Amino acid sequence: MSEKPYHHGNLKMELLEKGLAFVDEHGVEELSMRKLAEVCGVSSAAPYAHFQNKEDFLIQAQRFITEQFTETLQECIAAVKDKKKILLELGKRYVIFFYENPSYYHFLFSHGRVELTEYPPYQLFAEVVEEAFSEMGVKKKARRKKMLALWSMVHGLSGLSAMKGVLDGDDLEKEIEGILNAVEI
Amino acid sequence: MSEKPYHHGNLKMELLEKGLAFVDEHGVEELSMRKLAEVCGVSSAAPYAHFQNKEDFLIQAQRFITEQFTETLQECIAAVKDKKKILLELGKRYVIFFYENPSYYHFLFSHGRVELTEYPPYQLFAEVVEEAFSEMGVKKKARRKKMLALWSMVHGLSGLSAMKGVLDGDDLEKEIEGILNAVEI
DNA sequence: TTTTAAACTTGACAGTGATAAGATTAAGAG
DNA sequence: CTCTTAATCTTATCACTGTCAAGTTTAAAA
Repeated sequence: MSEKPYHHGNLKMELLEKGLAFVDEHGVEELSMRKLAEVCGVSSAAPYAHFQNKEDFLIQAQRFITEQFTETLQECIAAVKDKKKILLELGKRYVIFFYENPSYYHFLFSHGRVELTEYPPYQLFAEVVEEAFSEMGVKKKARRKKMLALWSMVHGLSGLSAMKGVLDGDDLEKEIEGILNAVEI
Repeated sequence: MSEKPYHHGNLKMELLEKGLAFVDEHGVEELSMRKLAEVCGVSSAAPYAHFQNKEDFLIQAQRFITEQFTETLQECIAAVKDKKKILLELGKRYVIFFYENPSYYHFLFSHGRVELTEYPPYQLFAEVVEEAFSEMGVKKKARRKKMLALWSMVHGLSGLSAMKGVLDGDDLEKEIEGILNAVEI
Protein backbone atom coordinates (compact mmCIF):
# COMPACT_ATOMS: atom_id res chain seq x y z
CA MET A 1 0.00 0.00 0.00
CA SER A 2 2.50 2.59 -1.05
CA GLU A 3 1.38 5.99 0.27
CA LYS A 4 1.64 8.75 -2.27
CA PRO A 5 4.84 10.58 -1.46
CA TYR A 6 4.79 14.32 -0.89
CA HIS A 7 7.22 14.81 -3.72
CA HIS A 8 6.05 13.53 -7.06
CA GLY A 9 9.49 12.97 -8.47
CA ASN A 10 8.74 13.40 -12.15
CA LEU A 11 5.96 15.95 -12.21
CA LYS A 12 7.15 18.24 -14.98
CA MET A 13 7.42 15.42 -17.47
CA GLU A 14 4.11 13.92 -16.46
CA LEU A 15 2.42 17.29 -16.80
CA LEU A 16 3.70 17.61 -20.35
CA GLU A 17 2.71 14.09 -21.32
CA LYS A 18 -0.69 14.06 -19.66
CA GLY A 19 -1.29 17.58 -20.92
CA LEU A 20 -0.64 16.59 -24.51
CA ALA A 21 -2.76 13.49 -24.16
CA PHE A 22 -5.53 15.68 -22.81
CA VAL A 23 -5.18 18.15 -25.68
CA ASP A 24 -5.26 15.30 -28.13
CA GLU A 25 -8.47 14.01 -26.63
CA HIS A 26 -10.38 17.15 -25.69
CA GLY A 27 -8.65 20.01 -27.51
CA VAL A 28 -6.66 22.94 -26.17
CA GLU A 29 -9.62 25.01 -25.07
CA GLU A 30 -10.67 22.35 -22.59
CA LEU A 31 -7.28 22.24 -20.94
CA SER A 32 -6.88 24.00 -17.62
CA MET A 33 -3.95 24.00 -15.27
CA ARG A 34 -6.19 22.76 -12.48
CA LYS A 35 -7.57 19.78 -14.37
CA LEU A 36 -4.06 19.00 -15.47
CA ALA A 37 -2.90 19.09 -11.87
CA GLU A 38 -5.75 16.82 -10.83
CA VAL A 39 -4.99 14.34 -13.61
CA CYS A 40 -1.48 14.13 -12.23
CA GLY A 41 -2.78 13.71 -8.68
CA VAL A 42 -1.31 16.92 -7.40
CA SER A 43 -2.60 20.18 -5.96
CA SER A 44 -3.78 22.98 -8.20
CA ALA A 45 -0.77 25.17 -7.59
CA ALA A 46 1.87 22.49 -8.00
CA PRO A 47 2.38 22.99 -11.75
CA TYR A 48 3.50 26.53 -11.08
CA ALA A 49 6.67 25.20 -9.54
CA HIS A 50 7.64 23.97 -13.00
CA PHE A 51 6.01 26.46 -15.33
CA GLN A 52 5.84 30.21 -14.96
CA ASN A 53 2.25 30.26 -16.18
CA LYS A 54 -0.14 28.57 -18.56
CA GLU A 55 1.41 30.26 -21.58
CA ASP A 56 4.80 28.95 -20.55
CA PHE A 57 3.39 25.47 -20.21
CA LEU A 58 1.85 25.65 -23.67
CA ILE A 59 5.10 26.83 -25.19
CA GLN A 60 7.05 24.00 -23.61
CA ALA A 61 4.39 21.50 -24.67
CA GLN A 62 4.71 22.80 -28.19
CA ARG A 63 8.46 22.32 -28.08
CA PHE A 64 7.79 18.81 -26.91
CA ILE A 65 5.59 18.02 -29.90
CA THR A 66 7.89 19.80 -32.28
CA GLU A 67 10.70 17.54 -31.15
CA GLN A 68 8.60 14.46 -31.84
CA PHE A 69 7.65 15.85 -35.23
CA THR A 70 11.28 16.59 -36.06
CA GLU A 71 12.27 13.07 -35.09
CA THR A 72 9.52 11.66 -37.28
CA LEU A 73 10.83 13.62 -40.23
CA GLN A 74 14.39 12.59 -39.52
CA GLU A 75 13.44 8.95 -39.38
CA CYS A 76 11.63 9.38 -42.65
CA ILE A 77 14.67 10.94 -44.28
CA ALA A 78 16.90 8.16 -43.00
CA ALA A 79 14.53 5.52 -44.33
CA VAL A 80 14.36 6.82 -47.87
CA LYS A 81 16.86 5.04 -50.06
CA ASP A 82 16.02 6.38 -53.48
CA LYS A 83 17.02 10.00 -53.06
CA LYS A 84 14.91 11.02 -56.00
CA LYS A 85 11.82 10.20 -54.01
CA ILE A 86 12.83 12.07 -50.91
CA LEU A 87 10.78 15.20 -51.56
CA LEU A 88 7.63 13.21 -52.06
CA GLU A 89 8.26 10.92 -49.12
CA LEU A 90 9.08 13.76 -46.80
CA GLY A 91 6.01 15.67 -47.90
CA LYS A 92 3.85 12.64 -47.34
CA ARG A 93 5.23 12.06 -43.88
CA TYR A 94 4.71 15.71 -43.02
CA VAL A 95 1.05 15.64 -43.98
CA ILE A 96 0.33 12.26 -42.43
CA PHE A 97 1.79 13.30 -39.10
CA PHE A 98 -0.84 15.98 -38.72
CA TYR A 99 -3.57 13.86 -40.26
CA GLU A 100 -2.95 11.42 -37.47
CA ASN A 101 -2.87 14.14 -34.80
CA PRO A 102 -5.16 16.92 -36.00
CA SER A 103 -5.23 18.61 -32.64
CA TYR A 104 -1.47 18.96 -32.74
CA TYR A 105 -1.69 21.06 -35.87
CA HIS A 106 -4.03 23.47 -34.17
CA PHE A 107 -2.02 23.37 -31.03
CA LEU A 108 1.17 24.29 -32.84
CA PHE A 109 0.03 26.87 -35.31
CA SER A 110 -3.06 28.40 -33.82
CA HIS A 111 -1.57 31.01 -31.63
CA GLY A 112 1.23 32.53 -33.65
CA ARG A 113 3.60 31.27 -31.02
CA VAL A 114 5.82 29.40 -33.46
CA GLU A 115 8.59 31.50 -34.92
CA LEU A 116 10.02 30.41 -38.20
CA THR A 117 13.63 30.95 -37.18
CA GLU A 118 13.28 28.61 -34.24
CA TYR A 119 11.21 25.94 -35.91
CA PRO A 120 13.45 22.93 -36.51
CA PRO A 121 11.12 21.12 -38.92
CA TYR A 122 11.47 24.06 -41.26
CA GLN A 123 15.26 23.98 -41.12
CA LEU A 124 15.20 20.26 -41.75
CA PHE A 125 12.77 20.58 -44.62
CA ALA A 126 14.76 23.43 -46.13
CA GLU A 127 17.99 21.45 -46.02
CA VAL A 128 16.53 18.39 -47.67
CA VAL A 129 14.82 20.43 -50.35
CA GLU A 130 17.97 22.42 -51.00
CA GLU A 131 19.97 19.26 -51.49
CA ALA A 132 17.31 17.71 -53.71
CA PHE A 133 17.11 20.85 -55.82
CA SER A 134 20.84 20.87 -56.19
CA GLU A 135 20.75 17.29 -57.42
CA MET A 136 17.85 18.06 -59.73
CA GLY A 137 19.72 20.93 -61.28
CA VAL A 138 17.31 23.63 -60.12
CA LYS A 139 18.93 27.00 -60.55
CA LYS A 140 20.08 28.66 -57.37
CA LYS A 141 18.08 31.80 -57.91
CA ALA A 142 14.83 29.88 -58.23
CA ARG A 143 15.36 27.67 -55.21
CA ARG A 144 14.01 29.85 -52.42
CA LYS A 145 10.70 30.48 -54.16
CA LYS A 146 10.29 26.88 -55.21
CA MET A 147 11.09 25.76 -51.71
CA LEU A 148 8.51 28.10 -50.20
CA ALA A 149 5.96 26.97 -52.76
CA LEU A 150 6.59 23.38 -51.85
CA TRP A 151 6.53 24.01 -48.17
CA SER A 152 3.33 26.02 -48.49
CA MET A 153 1.73 23.14 -50.29
CA VAL A 154 2.84 20.52 -47.80
CA HIS A 155 2.07 22.69 -44.81
CA GLY A 156 -1.23 23.83 -46.26
CA LEU A 157 -2.29 20.32 -47.07
CA SER A 158 -1.48 19.35 -43.48
CA GLY A 159 -3.83 22.05 -42.26
CA LEU A 160 -6.55 21.25 -44.73
CA SER A 161 -6.32 17.57 -43.98
CA ALA A 162 -7.18 18.42 -40.39
CA MET A 163 -10.48 19.73 -41.77
CA LYS A 164 -12.82 16.83 -42.10
CA GLY A 165 -13.92 16.10 -45.61
CA VAL A 166 -10.91 17.19 -47.59
CA LEU A 167 -8.82 14.06 -47.88
CA ASP A 168 -9.94 10.58 -48.70
CA GLY A 169 -8.74 8.56 -45.74
CA ASP A 170 -9.20 5.17 -47.36
CA ASP A 171 -5.92 5.18 -49.20
CA LEU A 172 -4.31 8.16 -47.59
CA GLU A 173 -0.81 7.69 -48.93
CA LYS A 174 -1.94 7.41 -52.51
CA GLU A 175 -4.23 10.37 -52.06
CA ILE A 176 -1.50 12.62 -50.70
CA GLU A 177 0.98 11.37 -53.23
CA GLY A 178 -1.42 12.20 -56.03
CA ILE A 179 -1.97 15.70 -54.79
CA LEU A 180 1.67 16.50 -54.20
CA ASN A 181 2.54 15.08 -57.60
CA ALA A 182 -0.16 17.10 -59.31
CA VAL A 183 2.11 20.07 -59.72
CA GLU A 184 5.55 20.19 -61.17
CA ILE A 185 8.43 21.73 -59.33
CA MET B 1 -27.06 65.23 -23.55
CA SER B 2 -28.69 62.08 -24.83
CA GLU B 3 -29.14 59.58 -22.03
CA LYS B 4 -28.13 56.07 -22.95
CA PRO B 5 -31.34 54.24 -23.75
CA TYR B 6 -32.15 51.00 -22.01
CA HIS B 7 -32.35 49.22 -25.32
CA HIS B 8 -29.22 49.39 -27.37
CA GLY B 9 -30.92 48.92 -30.68
CA ASN B 10 -28.10 47.36 -32.61
CA LEU B 11 -26.25 45.32 -30.05
CA LYS B 12 -25.75 42.08 -31.91
CA MET B 13 -24.03 43.79 -34.81
CA GLU B 14 -21.93 45.97 -32.57
CA LEU B 15 -20.86 42.93 -30.55
CA LEU B 16 -19.68 41.22 -33.71
CA GLU B 17 -17.85 44.27 -35.02
CA LYS B 18 -16.23 45.32 -31.75
CA GLY B 19 -15.43 41.70 -31.03
CA LEU B 20 -13.60 41.26 -34.29
CA ALA B 21 -11.77 44.56 -33.82
CA PHE B 22 -10.75 43.35 -30.39
CA VAL B 23 -9.56 40.02 -31.76
CA ASP B 24 -7.59 41.82 -34.44
CA GLU B 25 -5.88 43.96 -31.83
CA HIS B 26 -5.38 41.62 -28.89
CA GLY B 27 -5.94 38.10 -30.23
CA VAL B 28 -8.70 35.62 -29.49
CA GLU B 29 -7.37 34.44 -26.16
CA GLU B 30 -7.75 37.93 -24.70
CA LEU B 31 -11.38 38.15 -25.68
CA SER B 32 -13.98 37.65 -22.98
CA MET B 33 -17.71 38.11 -23.13
CA ARG B 34 -17.58 40.53 -20.24
CA LYS B 35 -14.94 42.79 -21.75
CA LEU B 36 -16.85 42.68 -24.98
CA ALA B 37 -20.02 43.72 -23.17
CA GLU B 38 -18.18 46.56 -21.48
CA VAL B 39 -16.71 47.78 -24.76
CA CYS B 40 -20.27 48.00 -26.06
CA GLY B 41 -21.39 49.81 -22.93
CA VAL B 42 -23.73 47.08 -21.82
CA SER B 43 -24.06 44.75 -18.85
CA SER B 44 -22.11 41.52 -18.69
CA ALA B 45 -25.10 39.30 -19.37
CA ALA B 46 -26.55 41.31 -22.23
CA PRO B 47 -24.69 39.44 -25.00
CA TYR B 48 -26.48 36.28 -23.97
CA ALA B 49 -29.69 37.67 -25.36
CA HIS B 50 -28.10 37.43 -28.81
CA PHE B 51 -25.72 34.51 -28.52
CA GLN B 52 -26.26 31.19 -26.83
CA ASN B 53 -22.76 31.18 -25.41
CA LYS B 54 -19.20 32.21 -26.22
CA GLU B 55 -18.74 29.38 -28.68
CA ASP B 56 -21.83 30.50 -30.53
CA PHE B 57 -20.51 34.04 -30.63
CA LEU B 58 -17.19 32.85 -32.03
CA ILE B 59 -18.91 30.80 -34.71
CA GLN B 60 -21.04 33.72 -35.80
CA ALA B 61 -18.03 36.02 -35.78
CA GLN B 62 -16.24 33.54 -37.98
CA ARG B 63 -19.14 33.53 -40.40
CA PHE B 64 -18.94 37.28 -40.40
CA ILE B 65 -15.28 37.29 -41.42
CA THR B 66 -15.82 34.51 -43.89
CA GLU B 67 -18.42 36.64 -45.61
CA GLN B 68 -15.98 39.53 -45.86
CA PHE B 69 -13.35 37.20 -47.19
CA THR B 70 -15.73 35.77 -49.75
CA GLU B 71 -16.66 39.26 -50.91
CA THR B 72 -13.00 40.16 -51.24
CA LEU B 73 -12.43 37.15 -53.44
CA GLN B 74 -15.52 37.89 -55.50
CA GLU B 75 -14.41 41.47 -56.09
CA CYS B 76 -11.04 40.15 -57.13
CA ILE B 77 -12.59 37.75 -59.61
CA ALA B 78 -14.76 40.49 -61.04
CA ALA B 79 -11.78 42.78 -61.43
CA VAL B 80 -9.61 40.38 -63.40
CA LYS B 81 -9.95 40.98 -67.10
CA ASP B 82 -7.36 38.65 -68.51
CA LYS B 83 -8.88 35.31 -67.58
CA LYS B 84 -5.55 33.59 -68.01
CA LYS B 85 -4.28 35.43 -64.97
CA ILE B 86 -7.20 34.63 -62.75
CA LEU B 87 -5.62 31.77 -60.85
CA LEU B 88 -2.60 33.84 -59.98
CA GLU B 89 -4.61 36.91 -59.08
CA LEU B 90 -7.05 34.97 -56.95
CA GLY B 91 -4.22 33.21 -55.18
CA LYS B 92 -2.50 36.49 -54.50
CA ARG B 93 -5.64 38.05 -53.11
CA TYR B 94 -6.22 35.01 -50.91
CA VAL B 95 -2.77 35.22 -49.37
CA ILE B 96 -2.75 38.99 -49.00
CA PHE B 97 -6.08 39.00 -47.19
CA PHE B 98 -4.59 36.96 -44.37
CA TYR B 99 -1.26 38.73 -44.51
CA GLU B 100 -3.14 41.90 -43.75
CA ASN B 101 -5.20 40.30 -40.98
CA PRO B 102 -3.02 37.59 -39.48
CA SER B 103 -5.25 37.18 -36.46
CA TYR B 104 -8.16 36.32 -38.72
CA TYR B 105 -6.33 33.32 -40.08
CA HIS B 106 -5.84 31.96 -36.59
CA PHE B 107 -9.33 32.91 -35.65
CA LEU B 108 -10.81 31.02 -38.57
CA PHE B 109 -8.73 27.90 -38.69
CA SER B 110 -7.45 27.40 -35.19
CA HIS B 111 -10.28 25.53 -33.68
CA GLY B 112 -11.38 23.10 -36.32
CA ARG B 113 -14.71 24.87 -36.34
CA VAL B 114 -14.67 25.49 -40.07
CA GLU B 115 -16.19 22.68 -42.07
CA LEU B 116 -15.16 22.37 -45.66
CA THR B 117 -18.64 21.76 -46.95
CA GLU B 118 -19.92 25.01 -45.50
CA TYR B 119 -16.93 27.15 -46.31
CA PRO B 120 -17.94 29.44 -49.19
CA PRO B 121 -14.42 30.58 -50.09
CA TYR B 122 -13.62 27.02 -50.94
CA GLN B 123 -16.64 26.64 -53.20
CA LEU B 124 -15.73 29.89 -54.92
CA PHE B 125 -12.12 28.91 -55.32
CA ALA B 126 -13.08 25.50 -56.61
CA GLU B 127 -15.42 26.95 -59.23
CA VAL B 128 -12.89 29.42 -60.55
CA VAL B 129 -10.15 26.83 -60.68
CA GLU B 130 -12.42 24.33 -62.39
CA GLU B 131 -13.27 26.85 -65.08
CA ALA B 132 -9.66 27.87 -65.54
CA PHE B 133 -8.58 24.24 -65.81
CA SER B 134 -11.25 23.62 -68.38
CA GLU B 135 -9.96 26.53 -70.42
CA MET B 136 -6.38 25.39 -69.98
CA GLY B 137 -7.24 21.94 -71.22
CA VAL B 138 -6.40 20.14 -68.00
CA LYS B 139 -7.81 16.66 -68.13
CA LYS B 140 -10.88 16.07 -66.01
CA LYS B 141 -9.40 13.21 -64.07
CA ALA B 142 -6.46 15.31 -62.97
CA ARG B 143 -8.46 18.33 -61.92
CA ARG B 144 -9.40 17.47 -58.38
CA LYS B 145 -5.86 16.68 -57.33
CA LYS B 146 -4.45 19.72 -59.07
CA MET B 147 -7.08 21.86 -57.49
CA LEU B 148 -6.30 20.53 -54.01
CA ALA B 149 -2.60 21.01 -54.64
CA LEU B 150 -3.19 24.59 -55.65
CA TRP B 151 -5.50 25.29 -52.79
CA SER B 152 -3.08 23.71 -50.34
CA MET B 153 -0.36 25.97 -51.62
CA VAL B 154 -2.42 29.12 -51.46
CA HIS B 155 -3.94 28.25 -48.12
CA GLY B 156 -0.63 27.11 -46.72
CA LEU B 157 1.14 30.22 -47.85
CA SER B 158 -1.57 32.25 -46.16
CA GLY B 159 -0.84 30.49 -42.92
CA LEU B 160 2.90 30.72 -43.25
CA SER B 161 2.72 34.36 -44.16
CA ALA B 162 1.06 34.93 -40.81
CA MET B 163 4.31 33.67 -39.30
CA LYS B 164 6.68 36.55 -39.07
CA GLY B 165 9.84 36.17 -41.14
CA VAL B 166 8.57 34.07 -44.00
CA LEU B 167 7.53 36.61 -46.59
CA ASP B 168 9.35 39.69 -47.69
CA GLY B 169 6.85 42.44 -47.05
CA ASP B 170 8.63 45.10 -49.09
CA ASP B 171 7.20 44.00 -52.39
CA LEU B 172 4.58 41.61 -51.23
CA GLU B 173 2.73 41.13 -54.49
CA LYS B 174 5.88 40.28 -56.42
CA GLU B 175 6.98 37.98 -53.65
CA ILE B 176 3.75 36.03 -53.59
CA GLU B 177 3.54 35.99 -57.35
CA GLY B 178 7.03 34.57 -57.54
CA ILE B 179 6.23 31.80 -55.10
CA LEU B 180 2.94 30.81 -56.66
CA ASN B 181 4.57 30.83 -60.08
CA ALA B 182 7.46 28.70 -58.91
CA VAL B 183 5.57 25.51 -59.57
CA GLU B 184 3.79 24.46 -62.68
CA ILE B 185 0.22 23.33 -62.61
C1' DT C 1 -54.62 51.43 -23.89
C1' DT C 2 -53.27 47.10 -22.52
C1' DT C 3 -50.52 43.06 -23.29
C1' DT C 4 -46.65 40.64 -24.51
C1' DA C 5 -42.24 39.49 -25.74
C1' DA C 6 -37.71 41.01 -26.59
C1' DA C 7 -33.82 43.43 -24.72
C1' DC C 8 -31.52 44.56 -20.91
C1' DT C 9 -29.70 44.66 -15.51
C1' DT C 10 -28.54 42.72 -11.14
C1' DG C 11 -26.82 39.21 -8.48
C1' DA C 12 -25.26 34.87 -8.06
C1' DC C 13 -22.52 30.31 -8.93
C1' DA C 14 -18.77 27.30 -10.17
C1' DG C 15 -14.48 27.17 -12.52
C1' DT C 16 -10.13 29.56 -13.97
C1' DG C 17 -5.12 31.55 -13.73
C1' DA C 18 -2.24 33.06 -10.44
C1' DT C 19 0.13 34.26 -6.00
C1' DA C 20 1.59 34.32 -1.09
C1' DA C 21 2.58 31.78 3.01
C1' DG C 22 3.55 27.75 4.95
C1' DA C 23 4.58 22.40 5.06
C1' DT C 24 7.47 18.63 3.53
C1' DT C 25 11.46 16.42 2.10
C1' DA C 26 15.54 15.36 -1.08
C1' DA C 27 20.24 16.37 -1.40
C1' DG C 28 24.36 18.42 -0.37
C1' DA C 29 27.69 20.55 3.40
C1' DG C 30 29.92 20.12 7.50
C1' DC D 1 25.34 11.28 10.71
C1' DT D 2 23.35 15.77 11.47
C1' DC D 3 22.19 20.27 9.87
C1' DT D 4 21.00 23.42 6.36
C1' DT D 5 19.02 24.76 2.38
C1' DA D 6 16.47 24.95 -1.53
C1' DA D 7 13.23 22.60 -4.36
C1' DT D 8 8.79 20.76 -4.29
C1' DC D 9 4.30 20.65 -2.96
C1' DT D 10 -0.29 22.21 -0.22
C1' DT D 11 -3.62 25.45 1.44
C1' DA D 12 -5.96 29.62 1.18
C1' DT D 13 -7.08 33.35 -1.34
C1' DC D 14 -7.66 36.90 -5.15
C1' DA D 15 -9.64 38.81 -9.33
C1' DC D 16 -11.71 37.32 -13.35
C1' DT D 17 -14.46 34.31 -16.44
C1' DG D 18 -18.77 31.91 -18.61
C1' DT D 19 -23.33 31.48 -17.62
C1' DC D 20 -27.91 31.50 -15.64
C1' DA D 21 -32.17 32.87 -12.93
C1' DA D 22 -34.92 36.52 -11.65
C1' DG D 23 -36.46 40.88 -12.17
C1' DT D 24 -36.77 45.61 -14.99
C1' DT D 25 -37.56 48.38 -18.92
C1' DT D 26 -39.56 49.36 -23.24
C1' DA D 27 -40.77 48.69 -28.20
C1' DA D 28 -44.30 47.14 -30.69
C1' DA D 29 -48.36 44.29 -31.46
C1' DA D 30 -53.31 43.56 -30.17
